[in-house]
Amino acid sequence: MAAHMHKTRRAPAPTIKTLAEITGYSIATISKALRESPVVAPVTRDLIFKAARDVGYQANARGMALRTGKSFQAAVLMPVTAARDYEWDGVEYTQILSGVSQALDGTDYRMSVHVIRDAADGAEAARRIVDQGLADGLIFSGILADDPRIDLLVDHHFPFVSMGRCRKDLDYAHVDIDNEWAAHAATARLIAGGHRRIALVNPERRFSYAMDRLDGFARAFREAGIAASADLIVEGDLSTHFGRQSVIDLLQAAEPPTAFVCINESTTLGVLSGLGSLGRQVGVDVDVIAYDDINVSAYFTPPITTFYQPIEVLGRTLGQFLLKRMEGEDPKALRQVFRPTLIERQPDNLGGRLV
Amino acid sequence: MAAHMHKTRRAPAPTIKTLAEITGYSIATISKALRESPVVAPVTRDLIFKAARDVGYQANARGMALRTGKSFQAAVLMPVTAARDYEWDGVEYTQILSGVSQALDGTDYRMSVHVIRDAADGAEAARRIVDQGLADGLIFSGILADDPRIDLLVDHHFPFVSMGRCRKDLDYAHVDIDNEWAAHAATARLIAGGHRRIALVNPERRFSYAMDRLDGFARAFREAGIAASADLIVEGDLSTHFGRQSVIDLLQAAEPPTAFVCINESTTLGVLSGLGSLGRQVGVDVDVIAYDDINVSAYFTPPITTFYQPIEVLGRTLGQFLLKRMEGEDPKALRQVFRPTLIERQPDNLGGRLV
DNA sequence: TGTCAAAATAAAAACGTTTTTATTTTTCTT
DNA sequence: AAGAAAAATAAAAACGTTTTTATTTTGACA
Repeated sequence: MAAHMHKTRRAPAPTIKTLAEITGYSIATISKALRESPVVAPVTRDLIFKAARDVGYQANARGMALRTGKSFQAAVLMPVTAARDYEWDGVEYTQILSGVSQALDGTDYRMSVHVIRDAADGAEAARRIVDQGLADGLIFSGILADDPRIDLLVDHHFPFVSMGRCRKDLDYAHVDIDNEWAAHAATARLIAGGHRRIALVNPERRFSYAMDRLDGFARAFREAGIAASADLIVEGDLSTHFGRQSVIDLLQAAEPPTAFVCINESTTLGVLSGLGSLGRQVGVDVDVIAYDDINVSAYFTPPITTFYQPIEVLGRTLGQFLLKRMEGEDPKALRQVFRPTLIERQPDNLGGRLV
Repeated sequence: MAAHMHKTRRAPAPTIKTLAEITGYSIATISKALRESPVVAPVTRDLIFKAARDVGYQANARGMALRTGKSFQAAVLMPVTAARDYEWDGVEYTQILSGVSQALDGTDYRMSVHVIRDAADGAEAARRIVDQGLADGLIFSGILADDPRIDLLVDHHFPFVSMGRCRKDLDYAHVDIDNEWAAHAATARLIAGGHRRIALVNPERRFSYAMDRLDGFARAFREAGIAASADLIVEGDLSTHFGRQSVIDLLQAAEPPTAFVCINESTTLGVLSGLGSLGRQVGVDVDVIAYDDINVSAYFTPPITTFYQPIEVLGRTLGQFLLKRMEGEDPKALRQVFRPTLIERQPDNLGGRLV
C-alpha cells in the first residue's frame, strides 16, 4: 500500500537559534545564559535552561570550536615501534589511555591519539598539533634527555604534560616514576642478597629515564663500596626480543651475571624466555627483579618480584594535570613523581644463597 | 638594556582571506581552487596553490568542520574493563590503534579514542557520537550476538566498521577473524593427537565470536564422531586471572582435561600460569593451543603453538574500510574475514602420546 | 513623576570555510 | 563586429557559536 515510504527525515538538531525562537530571547542572551554568565537575570537563565533541556539541546562543538579557536581535543602521542614480529609493544598504553580518558570524562574534551613511530615522528606530530591547533593540550611519554618536544611546547606556551622528565632545567608539568630510586632499590636488594655480577637491561641512553636508572644502579654499588658491574649493562629497545637476546648474549660472557634488573614487563618476559631456553631457573640459578606497570608479572612462570606502579594511575594524573594546564594553571604546581612499591613474589631467599 | 622585551607576536595563521588578498582573487575562487574544482581556470589554480605554499597555508579544520558539518574524526571505541589487579587488559588495542592510524595517515581524518567500560557504556558512547556528531565514522569491537550499536548505526546510516560480526542478517562493513574455523582447526588438531577431554576457555556467550568458537569446537568433535567434552567449556572475561583460575578449577574435576584451547594471549598466559603452579608441564602432561594476535606466545615458557593473525593488519583494514564507508561506499563491498595461520612451537608430538 | 544609573536584553560582527547565486569576461558563431 | 553561449570569477549567504557594542527596560532617588 504505502507507495513510496520515504525515509523519516530526522529533525535538525536544535541550536541556540531554536532556543531563541522558543523562548523569545535573542541568541546572545541564550548563549550567555547557557554559559551561566552573571549578566543574565537568574529567572531567564532558568527559563532558558529548561527550554534547552526540553528540546534536548546540545551545544554544537564545531560552532564553539570555530568561534573560540579551541579544538576541545586533548591529544596523546602513542609510540608504536612495532616492526614485524615485535608486536607486544607499548601494551601499557591501553592503561595510560584509560587513565587519561577517565580524567577527561565529563569535561568537554575528547581524547585524540596520534601514533608515532620514533622520536622524529613524535617531534613532527607535536609541531603539527601546535601549528594547526589540532588539540588544546598534549600528553606524551618516552622523554629524551634533551627532548625537542618540550622545548617546542614551552616556547609556544602550549599546554602539555609529559610522562617523564627531560634533563634540562625548564618549568613544565609532568608525571614520572622515580626511576633513579627504583633502579637503586632493585640493585641494592640484589647486592644485599650477595650478588655482585648484576646485569641491567636498560633502554637506550638518549631516553631520560635510562639515565635515571643508570644513576640509581651506580649509586647502589657505590653505597655498597663495590665496583659496579658496568660491563653487564645492555641497552636497546624495550621489546621482548631484546630482553631474550640480551640474556642469551650475557650468559655466555666470561663472567656471566647472576642476577638481572629488568626495565619493563615486555623485556622481562623476554629475559624469562631467554633463561628458560637456556635451562636456567629463576630463583635457583639466577635472580630477576623487574619493574612492572600493568601487573602482569604475577603470571609469569615463575612469578617475578617487581617494583609495581599501576600505570593507569599515572594516566589519570596526566589527564588531570592537563585539564588544569589548559585552564592556565602554573606548570610548577603540576608535578608528581611516583615511587613504585615492591611486590615480592619469588620464594626469595636472597641472602648469601648465590655466589 | 632592552627594557621590556615583549613576546614576539606570532603572525596569525594565513586563511583563504589572506590568499585572496595576496593573489587578488576572491575567497570563493580561492576555496574552489584549493579544492581543485574544475570551474576554476588551471592557470589561476596553479597560481593560488603557489601562493598557498609560499605562505604555508593550512586549511583551518574548525572552519571546514562548521561549514561542512563534518568533524574529521574517526572514532574508535576501546574497551577497558580493568578492575584493579586485572590490568593486562586490552593490550592488543595498541596494535589496532596503530593499524587504524596507519590507514588514516595522510588523510584529513584524526583518530579519537573513546574508552568504554562495558557493553552498555559502548552503546551509550555510540549514541553520543551519532547524536552529537562527535565523529564521521566509528570503529568498534567486542561485538555481541545481538549488538545494539550495529542496529543504531545501520538505522542512522552512520558510517562504521565493526571488528567482528553480529548474528543478525544486516548489511554492514566489517572485518573479522574466522573464529569458527580457528576453533575447529585447533580442536581437530588436538583430537587428531589423541585428546578426548579438551577444555575450551571461551568468552561469555553474549559475544558473537564466543558463539562462533563454540560452533567450531562442536564441529570438530562431530566430524570425528566423538561426543564433545562440553563439560569442559568455561566462559568468562578475557583476563589473565580468568585463564589461571579456569585451569585450577578444571584440573580438579573427576575427568580433567588433557588439553586446552585458549582464546587469546591474555588468558593463555593465565592458563600457563595455572598449569605451572600445579606443576603440570605443557607438552608433557598437557597440551595447549591458543589464538594470538600480538605474537607474544613465542616468549611464553614453553613457547605455545598458536593460530596467529597479526591484529595490526586488521586495524589497518578497519581504517581503510572506514575511509571508504565515509566516502559513501556500499558496506556490502567492505567485508573481510581473516584466517589465522598455524604456528607450531611446541616440541609437538601430538599423536597418541597422551591418553 | 522625571531623571539617571544599573540591569537586562538585543543587535551585529566575527571566527574560516563552502556553496549557491550573480556578475563579468572570454570565446565562438555568423 | 554583434550577439549568444560558455567560462571564469565575484558576491553573498550560511554553518553555530561567542563577544562586543548598542539598545531597551527597570529601579532608585529626588
